[in-house]
Amino acid sequence: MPSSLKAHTECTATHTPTLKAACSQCGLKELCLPVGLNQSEIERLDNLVGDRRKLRRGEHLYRTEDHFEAIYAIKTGFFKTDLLTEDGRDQVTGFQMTGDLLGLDGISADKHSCNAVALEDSEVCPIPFANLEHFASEIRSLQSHFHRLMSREIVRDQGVMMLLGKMRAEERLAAFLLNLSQRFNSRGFSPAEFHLRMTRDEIGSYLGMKLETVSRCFSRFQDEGLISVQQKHIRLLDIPRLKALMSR
Amino acid sequence: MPSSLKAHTECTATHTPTLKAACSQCGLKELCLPVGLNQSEIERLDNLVGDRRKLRRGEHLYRTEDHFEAIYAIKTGFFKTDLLTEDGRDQVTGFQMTGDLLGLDGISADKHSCNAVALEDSEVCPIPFANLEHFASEIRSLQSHFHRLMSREIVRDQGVMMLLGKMRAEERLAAFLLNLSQRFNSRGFSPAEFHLRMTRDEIGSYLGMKLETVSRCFSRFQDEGLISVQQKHIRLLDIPRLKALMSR
DNA sequence: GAGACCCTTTGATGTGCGTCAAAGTCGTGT
DNA sequence: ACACGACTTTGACGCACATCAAAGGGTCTC
Repeated sequence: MPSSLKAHTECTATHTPTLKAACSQCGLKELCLPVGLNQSEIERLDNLVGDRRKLRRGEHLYRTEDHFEAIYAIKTGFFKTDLLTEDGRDQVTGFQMTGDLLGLDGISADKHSCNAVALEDSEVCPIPFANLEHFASEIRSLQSHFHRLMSREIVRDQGVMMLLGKMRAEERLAAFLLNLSQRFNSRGFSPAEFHLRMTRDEIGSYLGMKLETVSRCFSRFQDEGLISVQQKHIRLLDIPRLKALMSR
Repeated sequence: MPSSLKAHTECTATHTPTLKAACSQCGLKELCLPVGLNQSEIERLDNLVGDRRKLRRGEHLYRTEDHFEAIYAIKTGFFKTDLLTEDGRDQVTGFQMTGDLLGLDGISADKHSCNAVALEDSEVCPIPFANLEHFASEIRSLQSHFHRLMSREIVRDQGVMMLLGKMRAEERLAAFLLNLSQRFNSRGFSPAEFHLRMTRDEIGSYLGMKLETVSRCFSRFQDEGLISVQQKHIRLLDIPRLKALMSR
C-alpha cells in the first residue's frame, strides 16, 4: 500500500487501496471536469483534487452557510440539494448523480447557499476552488469547460422553472422520469429501468407537489401502462407516450 | 465627433457623442463586471467591450438557438428573459435591469437557451465571450468576479425555485415586489416607489400564476394598505408587513 | 428475527387558483 | 382629438391539487 495513509473517518472501508483521487484513472473523465483535457493536463488536475471523501446515506456534504472552499465531483453515489426557510418549508433544488458537480452555489458569496445530502453511500472528489481557479487560468480548455459547466447549471435551472411554473402534476412527473432516464443512460445504465434513491416526499418537494400527488401520479401512470412501479424500482414501459404526455 | 462612425440601425439617436463602451467612465462599474478591478485593469476591459447596442422596447437582444458569442451588460433599460415550449407555453425566467448581465445561458452550448427582450428602450454593452475568457485568464480578479457572477445566477435561480415550488400566490407577489425594491435601492432609486416595466401577464408568467390572480393580489394588497397601485406605478407602503406576509 | 418507524398508498373532502366572461382604462398612433 | 388595441380589473364558477385520515408494507435497528 503506497501513499496517502492519512486517517479518515471511515467505518466501512475495508480494502480501499488508496483514497487519492486520480482523474487520469477515473472512468468518469468523459463526464466530469476533465472533459476536453489531454492526458498531461489531466495528470496535472490529479494533483489539484483532494483526497476522496466518503459519505454514508443521510450525511451532509455541506450545509447552508458553511464556508465555501471546494466544489465536489461525485465519484459514486447520489445526492440531493435543498433549501430551508425560517418557517420550516424546504425545497429540493436538485438531484445529483455520478459525474455531477456539487457546490457551485458557494462561489458567489464564499459560503454555501443550500444543503447537500447523500441519498446513498457516496464518494466525492473535493476540488479546492482556489486551486481550480489558479489552474483554470493556466489551462484554457479547463477554464472553458468549467464555464460551460456553470452555464449548464443555469440552463438546467431554467428548465426547472418551466416545470414548476407551467406544467401540471403529471407533466412534471413525466419530465422528471425522462430526465432521470436520460441521465442514467448517458452514464451507461439502463434508461428504461432504474432505482429511485429519493422518497416520494423528496420528489414532490423538487416538483412542487405533495407526496400524495406524486404517489397518485405513479399509480395512474402504472394503470395506463406507461410505467411499472415497485416501491423505488421504476420501469419505463412506454417512453414515447411519456414524452407525448408532456405537451398536453 | 471622433471615432465609431459605423452605421447602426438606430432611428432615434440624435446626438450620441460616441457609442464606444467605456467602463472606466461608467457609473455602473461598482455594480457590473468591473467590480474589484483597479483603474488600469478597467481600462484594459474597455478595449474588450464592443460598441454599445441600442434596443427599442419590444426588440430582442437575442433569441433561443441564436449563436452565442457575447454576454451583455445592461447600460440602461430593462429586460426579460423567457423560454417557449413547442406547445406554446412560455415562462419568464427573469427580469434584468441596469448593471445586470445577460447571456450567461449561452455559454453551455454555444447558443442561447432563452430569449432576451427589452421591456423599454435600452442600451447594452456587448462583451465578446472569447475575449472575456482570454482576459479573465490574465487578470485573476476579473476571473474571480466573473465566477461569482455566474454563481450568483445559480443562487438566484434557487430562490425562484423556492418561490415557484413552495409559496402561495400572495407570498410570491410580495417576494417579487421586495426583490424589485431591493434591486432598485441598490441602484440608487427609491426602494418604496417604482414603475413596473412588465405587464401583469409577464409577472404572472414569472411567478407561475395567471394574470388575473396577479391583478387580484395587487388589489388585495392595496385594500389592506400594504401597497398603492396605479397601473404600473407601485408604492410600497408597509414593507415590514410585506416581509412578514412571506413567512405565513 | 421481532418491533418500531418511516414510507407509501388510497379514499374523502376542502380550497386556492385557474378559467371564462365582460366591462373598464390607458396608451399609442394617425 | 379620436379611435383602436392592448392591458387591467372584477365577478362567477369549476377543477386540480392540497389536506386530512387511516391502513398497509418495507426496512432498519437492536
